[in-house]
Amino acid sequence: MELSKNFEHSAAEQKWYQHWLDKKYFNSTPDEREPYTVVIPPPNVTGVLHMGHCLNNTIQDILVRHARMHGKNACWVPGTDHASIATEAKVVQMLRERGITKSSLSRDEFLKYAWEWKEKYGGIILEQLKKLGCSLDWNRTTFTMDPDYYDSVINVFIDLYTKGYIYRGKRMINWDVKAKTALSDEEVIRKETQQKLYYLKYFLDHESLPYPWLPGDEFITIATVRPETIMGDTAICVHPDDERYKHLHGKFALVPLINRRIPIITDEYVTMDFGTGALKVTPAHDMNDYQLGQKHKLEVVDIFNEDGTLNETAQILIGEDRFEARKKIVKELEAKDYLLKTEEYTSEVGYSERTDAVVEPRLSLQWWVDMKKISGPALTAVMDDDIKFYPNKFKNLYRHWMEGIKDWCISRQLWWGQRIPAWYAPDGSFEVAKTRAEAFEKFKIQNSKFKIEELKQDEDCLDTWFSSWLWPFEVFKGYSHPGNKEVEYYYPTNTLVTAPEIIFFWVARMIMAGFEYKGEKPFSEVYFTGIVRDKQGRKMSKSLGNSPDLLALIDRYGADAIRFGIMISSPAGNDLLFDESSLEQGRNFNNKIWNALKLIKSWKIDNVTTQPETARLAIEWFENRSSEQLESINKFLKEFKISDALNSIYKLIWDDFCSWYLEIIKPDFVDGVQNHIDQSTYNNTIQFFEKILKLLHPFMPFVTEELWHLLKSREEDDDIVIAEWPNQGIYDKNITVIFEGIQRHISTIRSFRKERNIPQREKIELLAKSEPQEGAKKFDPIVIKLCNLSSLRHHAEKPNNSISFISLLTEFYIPIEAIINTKEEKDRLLKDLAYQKGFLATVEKKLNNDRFVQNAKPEVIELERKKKAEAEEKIKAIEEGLQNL
RNA sequence: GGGAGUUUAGCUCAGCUGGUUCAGAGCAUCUGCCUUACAAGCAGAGGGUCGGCGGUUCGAACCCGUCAACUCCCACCA
Repeated sequence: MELSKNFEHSAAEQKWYQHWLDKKYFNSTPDEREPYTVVIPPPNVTGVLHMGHCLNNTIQDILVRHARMHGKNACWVPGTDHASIATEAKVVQMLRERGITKSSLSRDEFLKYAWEWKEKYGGIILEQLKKLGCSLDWNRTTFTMDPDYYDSVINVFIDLYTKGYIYRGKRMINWDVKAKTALSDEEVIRKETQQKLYYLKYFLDHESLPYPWLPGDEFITIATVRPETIMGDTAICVHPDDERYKHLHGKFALVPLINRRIPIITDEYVTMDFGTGALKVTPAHDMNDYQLGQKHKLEVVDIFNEDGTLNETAQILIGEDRFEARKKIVKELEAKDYLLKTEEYTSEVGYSERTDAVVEPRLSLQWWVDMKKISGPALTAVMDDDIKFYPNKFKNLYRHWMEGIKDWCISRQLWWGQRIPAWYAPDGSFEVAKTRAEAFEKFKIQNSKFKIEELKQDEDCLDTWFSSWLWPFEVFKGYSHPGNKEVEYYYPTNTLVTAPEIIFFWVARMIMAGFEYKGEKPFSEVYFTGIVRDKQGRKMSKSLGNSPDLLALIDRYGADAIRFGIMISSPAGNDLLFDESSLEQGRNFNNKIWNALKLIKSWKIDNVTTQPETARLAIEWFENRSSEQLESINKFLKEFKISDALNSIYKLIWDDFCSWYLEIIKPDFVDGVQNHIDQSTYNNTIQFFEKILKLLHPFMPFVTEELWHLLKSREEDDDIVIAEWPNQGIYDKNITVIFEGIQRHISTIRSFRKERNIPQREKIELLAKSEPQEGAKKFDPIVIKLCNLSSLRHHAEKPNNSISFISLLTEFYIPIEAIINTKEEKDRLLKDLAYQKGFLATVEKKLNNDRFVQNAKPEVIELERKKKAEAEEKIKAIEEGLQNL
């Protein structure tokens, strides 16, 4: 068969993914084997594959494939999240494009459109994961609004409410004016924002002045960044100890433009040296002001509509958007001489994670989970390493959040999601129940008099995370069908791979739900990936447009190359700077392995040829070397040092296997014809190749499967995806260490050749002054082959016409017929001599230091003595060399 | 304001309990090679006061203090 010049990834990717699916290798059912379970962090149904997913899912696939090769029953569960805000926004946008407004639709009509949209576009990201090679069990695909799942969410709500862990309360919440919904604190992103600080005059109320009959021109100056909210002011607050304002305590002032009378109160909350030391209090539109308002029993004047425009209470600028209103009111304040000055000012402003709208603090009635009631076991589990975090540093972060945990606002003013099962009677009282009928029953107990049709269900939906926190067990129907075989077998899951950004949104809450509803942790390990950034270190995001088109990249470089590129430098928890050059590295690596195969396939095998000594030695060495590397690869994988593991595999294949092993065993050319390879060497080589392919398979599944089959003909079910991970054999460290020395010699000889312009193809004679180190001599044939020597003799005297060099401790000579430039030679030796003498001096200085000899450990001193002896030996050798010139 | 982390070659990062794996890897750069698997390659080479200063120690990239820069999280002074 003719093999193409380079590895052609597209065909291989399609072919093998389909093959794996056909063979049902990714499907898992409970059996007697030990399970290895991973649940995917469900991407948004609206999602398209981006770099973050790519990193995250590649890691999961590596872990799952690795476990599968270890004979575990590997189960990786796919699925998507309904993502209430994001999806609803998409659907609204789609409707708008069709000329339909959400407000013109009933709830049911809207949901119909939403489901249509979900069926059409919802699966895209899952298809994309297939392109990446992810070995997910597609029979288990779960959606957070599947009927059973939906029910579970509702039942959990009812259960928590019944236990008294959920309550309804009026609180200050973060309001997204675009999505017209409440947000949890975690959904608000704070960004430094350039603002203006306006200094406004608030005239004192005439009647409160000591001389009410005089014209009122006394005023108090207030600094604010939000002049459009002044109509909601209900007080001015100063610090009680502030001398400047002591005379105003208990007096009243007038809100500019609308002249509403508001009291001047005192509170230690006010910072005297910020702004003017006087604060306008707007309880309806600021978190802190709200608290102040509560404390001082102030009136709450809400001047905004839910879309962020001003309402009638504002009296002026009614219907204007808050930011428009700001511009206009500033003009008016200026025109009417209320504005004293304006300063530039930067502060942090909250933005909605989903819509990027500036978040408006808003007072409203919402549903809350009392988190202190359920967070206890979740904190302990992580602190006691019952659930392990990789890297460890996130433990602290977790602890801080858990210890200071605040109640969770779970209601969202949306239609897409699980509808809150609360039912309101005409008088406003409510009951929580699954159905209208059940709710009615509950009302009847209190003898309420109204008809069942009059009950109204809460309009709001639950926060998306209130469904995804059930993910690790509900994907196995562990809540809807408790005690079923599946959940018993797969739960708790093994490893969760996720981004640190959602440690509170999701990870912490899953742990709480796990303990609350399964009495057990949801997973044993959490691997936090880094954040993917671009070359300039900016987070990759849609809004910045710096996220590359992943499918195009897969097309260009191949899925294996992408997986390699993203994994080669991404230690757990560290951000990774994405750079296309690492994808090239991955593609080149693919190509390298491909060509190694081509080389082997080009050899003619026979069983007449005897095995050359070089090949025998190479096999001996590679056996030991690959076992040695496997040991550290296993260790890295155990510690979740995935990029280190990949790096070791990369070097094992590229350097050890290709550059050394294959070069050594490659049959010679004699008169332009290549010798045949003996059967035994060939067999060994195939075995080695299989071994390294297995090691690489979890990382680069497609190319390895392809080569696995090209390497030799195989039985029906002999696929690498289910091959067994190589055994960690014993190895002789001596051999690898000695061979390292041989490699150094070979390198030095090559380098010397290059320096001297002796072409590689020209055979040379090599003499060594001393006997080689124990065990090293047997590798002479390899040195002869790789350095293209005509002969290699040890224990030789330096011939008259020759040049010399030193490698490690050995002095080598190459006889040369031509006249050699002794001056150049001498300079080289002198330079070397100077270096060695300098080195010796530092060692001697150490050894002559009494305190060193007294304090240092004996083995350290021994080492220094050895260094000294070696340096002295080298110096002697160089000096002799100089004499001989 | 509180906390955490980072700072090692041009770039991205390893470097475990202080002493030969100690100054490393990959990429990039430079030099020589169109050698019969691979130029997406081979063989070599150069390059760093381990952020600054101070301390502990016989000995510091590593421990302590301090300063600086950057990053993230938390709380948020209008």
